[in-house]
Parts: sequence; structure tokens; C-alpha cells
Amino acid sequence: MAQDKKLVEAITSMEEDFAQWYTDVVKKAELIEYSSVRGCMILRPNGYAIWENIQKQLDADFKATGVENVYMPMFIPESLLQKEKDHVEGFAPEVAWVTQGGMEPLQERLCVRPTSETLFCDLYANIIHSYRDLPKLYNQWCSVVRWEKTTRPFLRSTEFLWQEGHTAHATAEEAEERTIQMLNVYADFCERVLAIPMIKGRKSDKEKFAGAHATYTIEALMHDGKALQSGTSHNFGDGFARAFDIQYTDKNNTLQYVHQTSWGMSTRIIGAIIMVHGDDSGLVLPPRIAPVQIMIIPINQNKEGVLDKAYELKDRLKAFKVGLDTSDKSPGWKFSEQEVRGIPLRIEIGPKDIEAGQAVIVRRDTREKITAPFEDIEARVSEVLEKMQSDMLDRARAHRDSHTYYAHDMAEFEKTIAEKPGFIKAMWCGSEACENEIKDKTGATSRCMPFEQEHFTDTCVCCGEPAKVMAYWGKAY
RNA sequence: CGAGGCGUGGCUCAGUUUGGCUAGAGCGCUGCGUUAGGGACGCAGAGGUCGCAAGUUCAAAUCUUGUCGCCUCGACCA
Repeated sequence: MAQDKKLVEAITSMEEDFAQWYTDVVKKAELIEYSSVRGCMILRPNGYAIWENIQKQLDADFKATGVENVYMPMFIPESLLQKEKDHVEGFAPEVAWVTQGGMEPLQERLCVRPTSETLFCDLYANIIHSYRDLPKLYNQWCSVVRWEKTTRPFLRSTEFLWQEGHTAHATAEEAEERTIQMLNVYADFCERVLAIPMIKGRKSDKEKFAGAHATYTIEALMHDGKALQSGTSHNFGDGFARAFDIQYTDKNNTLQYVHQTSWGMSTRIIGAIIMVHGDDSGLVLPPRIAPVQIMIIPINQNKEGVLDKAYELKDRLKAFKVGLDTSDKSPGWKFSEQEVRGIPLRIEIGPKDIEAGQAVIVRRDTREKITAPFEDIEARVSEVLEKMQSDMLDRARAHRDSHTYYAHDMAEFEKTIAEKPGFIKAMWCGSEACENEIKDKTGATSRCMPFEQEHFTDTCVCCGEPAKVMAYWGKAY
């Protein structure tokens, strides 16, 4: 169609170049703007509003489990960062340092937080004395800085927004329970609100967080068949507690170390929304996260009565997040604008509709047109939004499932990864040597050892030794 | 950090090989008017000193050196 031509020119098709498509969508939907600061992006209103909605809903989910919000300093003294050995080694290569305050050099340099475990530990060492002080269930919404070599909007930027929860518990069991609980909060949120199905599982030792005993992850599959780690939950055991001396007196008057967890989700998840749901016309936002759910577009708005009707419609739909585009652009322009921004529904209202006592509802995901009488409009809109939300989850799940393969041996593994991008399930002996070999040969990393295990061969896909576990593998962002 | 590509109005680019008049185009932007069911059209305007610095030259967007930045892929990470 001729009218699609300009859109096609504006956004590179996924098929042609997925990376370019992603960049085009992010820019055309006005989610971000590149800044003058290397590797740092500016979140524009359309992008920030998505983050605000994520924040609002996740924050409520956290609080429902007893979590409280705090705010910690953005600087960490070097001596504090040094306290836990694995942790420093993990983060040292990518921290930014402040070495001067005003005109004076600092006696001890400060890093800009890449994550705040050390600060929370420092706090907990001071405020936890008795079993009565436990558990501590703190979270903070903040930004962190990691000096990454190369950056991409949302997926990897020098500074990014996230939340980090840090908890301290009396027992190892309680800490493990909390770790899994928060992983489930993330996974449920992603499925229910973002319409993104997640694989839940444990990270291999190689992939786990610096300083953690165990790292759990939710993994999603993007449209191009690459995996995205979308949220993590770590069980620290008492490792940090021993390094930072976080001890409490139990009921029997004996000193015990606390057991800790931490868990985080970042603006990276917005990258997942884009890459799971987007299409060649731009962004497609699930209704439950969309900052604007409905855009009313008047047709021939200068004609007597059209705008009045449009305002009336907007008022009737005020239970939803609804906008009305009264700019003097042509209707076709407004349609494209609504589509590229991923607004779930648009309602077309013109002279013909007014005469017929109806409006036309158009779904962003399927472009299905639904004619609804004015009297029914609220009910129809509500119904269509619900349907769209669940259809999007179903489609994402179907895509993931149809791009998930089994590899019984290395030849099959290599062939699959080369020809069919997606998740590969394979049995594994659990050794890091095999993990490394698989990565060298295929470029795929272990994504996780899923909670939902299967057993389909007895031997490791790589070395042929007895298999201990089934893991998901794939190329990742 | 390795490989490759690129910096010229807001955007996409032409001009650079072979230095030469007042640096161009399309889109976008502003004003007025006509239009309106898939990125409308006419007329009139505004806007750049060619990423930055030094050098060569009568003369530099164009040549030389340095420097800064961006993009893609890879390695590393949420």
C-alpha cells in the first residue's frame, strides 16, 4: 500500500535488520534521546511514563510482601567496596570513581554505586542487633552506574534506573524463601502486566552474581530469538554478613550471622517490551502498562460537531487513560503516530460515524476494526483491552515455545543454534568446562537451570559424562 | 578493549577522489490559505561556516596531523 511506504522508510523492518529496527523504534516512538554524555540516554516522556507505570505496580507488589523503601547514598568509599572479595572482583572493572571534591583531592576515592550491597550491609551491621530486629526488608529505587564498553538504549547504558531490594533474615531457609518469593513477584508481574512469559530458574556458578551463593533469574525470549535476562534474585547466604560483621543475638543469647538476599529489575525490561511485542510499524504496548491506552482521532475535525463528539467520547472514557489528538495533522498522520507509539487502541470518530451513532475502535496489535455504538463504547473498550492484553501474552508464549528446541548432542546443538535462533534445552553435567566449550563453539551461554526440569538424555550434551541437570541455552543480550 | 563504518541546517544525505565564485537537495519547522476515513496541497519564509584544534596554501567542507564523539559487530555485563 502506498500509504505504508513512508512508515516502512522510517522504520527498518525487523526482518531486514533487527538491531536497526530496535534503534528506529526507540527513536521514532520518542522513548529516548541520546544525550551529550557518553553512553547515557535521556528518557523522554513516552519512555519515562512506561518506567513510572512499572514502578507504580512493582512497588505495590513489593509492599504487599512487607517491603519498605529507603534511599542510600550514590557514593561508596573504596574501603567499603573492598570488603567482600568476590563482589569487588566482579564490579571493579566497571565502576566510575570520584577522586576530587571541589578543588581538593579526596583522601579516599569514592565509587559511584554500581549496586548497593555494600552500603546496605554497612547499614545492617549498625542497626541489626537482635533477632527482634529481623527480618529487614528494604528496597530502593535509584540509578546506578556501570562503565560499560558499548551501550544500547535500555539494554545497556552507563547509567540506568532500577530498584534493588536488600533483605536480612535470621535463617538460611527464610532467606531462600524470600529469594524465590521475589523472583515470583517479578515473573508474575511480567506475565500479568507486561504480557511477557518468563522462564524461571537458577543461574550456573559461572553466570551468578558476584558474591552470591545462588542467583535466580527470569529469562525471556525476544522476537529475534535472543534471550534477555529480565530480573534477578540472589541468595547471599551469610557470605556478606561474615565480611561485614552483620550479627544478631538469637533467642538463646548466641551470636548469629544474618542471611541476606538482593533482587533487582531495571529499565532493561522496557527493552524486553519493545523486542517482544513490537512490529514493523513500531511499538506495541500491553494495555496494562501503556501510559496512554486509547487515542481518539477525529476525522474531518473542522466539520461542525465532530470535535464536540470527540470530547464527549473522551469524557465517557475517563475511566481509561485516554487521549484526544486535536492537532491539525491529517488523520493518516495521526494513525501512524498512534501506531509507532504503541498506543493499544485508537478510536476513529468522523461525520459518517456520528451519523450512524457509532465509533470505530482499532486494535494496535491486530489492526482489527471494531464498530461500536456510542452507548456501548465503555464496555466494548474495556473488553477489547482485556482481550488484547491476554492475546499478547498468548502470542509471546507461542513465539517462545515455537522457538524452543531440544539438543540431544553437540552436533544438534550447533546446527540448531546456527539455523534457528531461540532457546535450546539440553542436558548438562554441570561443569564450567562444558559451559565454556559450548560458548566457544556456538556463542550460546547457559541462561538458567529451570525450576521445571525435564530429563531426555542421560548424558551431558557436551562431554558425554552423566547429566545432572537440564539447562536452557541461548544467545543473549 | 578488538574489527568495521560515520561526523556538512532539526533529520537523511549530496558535494571531498582532482582545493576555487554567495555550501546544495529532500523531509521537518514558521506564517497564510485550501484540505481531511492511512503520514494532504499551494504560496511565502526562517535555519548551516561543514565535530573540534593545529598545519599546508593566494584560497580548505575538500589536503596533512592530532583530537573528540556516534553507530554496528565481537568480548564483558542488568
